[in-house]
Amino acid sequence: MNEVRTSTQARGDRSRARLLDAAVQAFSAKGFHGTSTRDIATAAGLSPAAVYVHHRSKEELLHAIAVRGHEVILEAVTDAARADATPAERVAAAVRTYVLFHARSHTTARVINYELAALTDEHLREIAALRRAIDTVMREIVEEGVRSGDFDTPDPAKAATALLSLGIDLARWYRDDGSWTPESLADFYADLALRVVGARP
Amino acid sequence: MNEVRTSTQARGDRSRARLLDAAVQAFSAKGFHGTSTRDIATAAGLSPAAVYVHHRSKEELLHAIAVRGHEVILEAVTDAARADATPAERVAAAVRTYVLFHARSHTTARVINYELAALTDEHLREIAALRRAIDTVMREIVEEGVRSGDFDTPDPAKAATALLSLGIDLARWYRDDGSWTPESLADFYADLALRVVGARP
DNA sequence: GATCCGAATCTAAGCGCTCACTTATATTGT
DNA sequence: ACAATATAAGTGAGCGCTTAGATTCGGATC
Repeated sequence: MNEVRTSTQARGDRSRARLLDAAVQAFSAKGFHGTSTRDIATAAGLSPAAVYVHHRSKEELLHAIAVRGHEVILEAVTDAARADATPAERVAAAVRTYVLFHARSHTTARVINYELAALTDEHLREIAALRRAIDTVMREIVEEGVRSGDFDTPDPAKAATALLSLGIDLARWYRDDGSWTPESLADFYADLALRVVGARP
Repeated sequence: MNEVRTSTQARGDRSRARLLDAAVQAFSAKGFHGTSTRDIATAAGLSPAAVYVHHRSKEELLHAIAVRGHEVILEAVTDAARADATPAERVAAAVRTYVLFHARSHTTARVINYELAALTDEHLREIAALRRAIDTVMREIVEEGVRSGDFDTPDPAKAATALLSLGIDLARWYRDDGSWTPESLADFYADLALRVVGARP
């Protein structure tokens, strides 16, 4: 275990990060199969072979992006849904956080929601587990609100799916040059979430 | 103009249709760039060259699929939203129809919502116009409901976007082997649409 | 009713090109 | 000396698409 980072190694770290960034941009714009490893290397300012100094394969780049992205979302939503608040506050906070991520990081979000079919079976199972954990957080907030009488919906599981669905689809249609800001969308969707779950006024 | 269809020509029609069907399945499962023209031909039971007897290019297959799909949706939603009903009935009918299409035809829906980046600029503009028409139908129902006092939402345009968003994202997560039927989802989402637009009880 | 023609369908073979990835080597900083 | 970073120059495989020709079939001609 060598914990010392030399300047040469630091350069390697930066290259590795630039390759990941370039892969996110390219996968988002052209899709995994529409992107060549040369595209990624060129965008990162490196030769085609440099990709394989830092990453085992093109698929491993996608896997690294997907793991990181889902972990960030799971942590953010879990934090937002902390239990020391009313069900209405919890569902509004979780949706607000989820929407903010998908609008602000729509490039990453596009990749981690729409390119998963290119993962190996094993990597896909790993990501599916993370996604199930995110689903569970949202569903349990809604179910608890229904149990406590704060919410009124005929199908908590479908309601939770709809809330996540709205956030994910943001990544498809959101544009930085549009007139809707991430914050204005977060406000609107947080209010909308309370309507969806039938929060008592 | 020869209107007579010989049996030879009828065979050609069937081959053309089988190629389109095979392209929908393959594009949906592996994406446009992840699908080879050989994949499509083989699935249609033809040689690789047969693709080019019936279609100019792989991109033209995608274009044909996208035009047909969007026209079907636009017509279905327009019909469902006929003006001789209350705003609540109209929005519920439009959402019901939209949801039914995206659940029942989720394979086609996946292609026409997630593979559009592979279209040429000209074809993309054509599809964008069809999509804008669909958006307009939904937005005008919501806006009219707000004007008449039947609906209460702080932002009709965002509400309409959210309703379409829910339907589109169905194509991403819906599975035929799941326990939710297209009809049960249409029921749930139609009710949910009334909550989203703040329909008065 | 046999024969040929023209039009359409379909394929075998293969073209030039790009793909993901490898290898052998050079460069760099400690 | 050494270990890490980076590249030049490939590799075989697969890509979209073309070409030249075989096959099929209905209708016109004798």
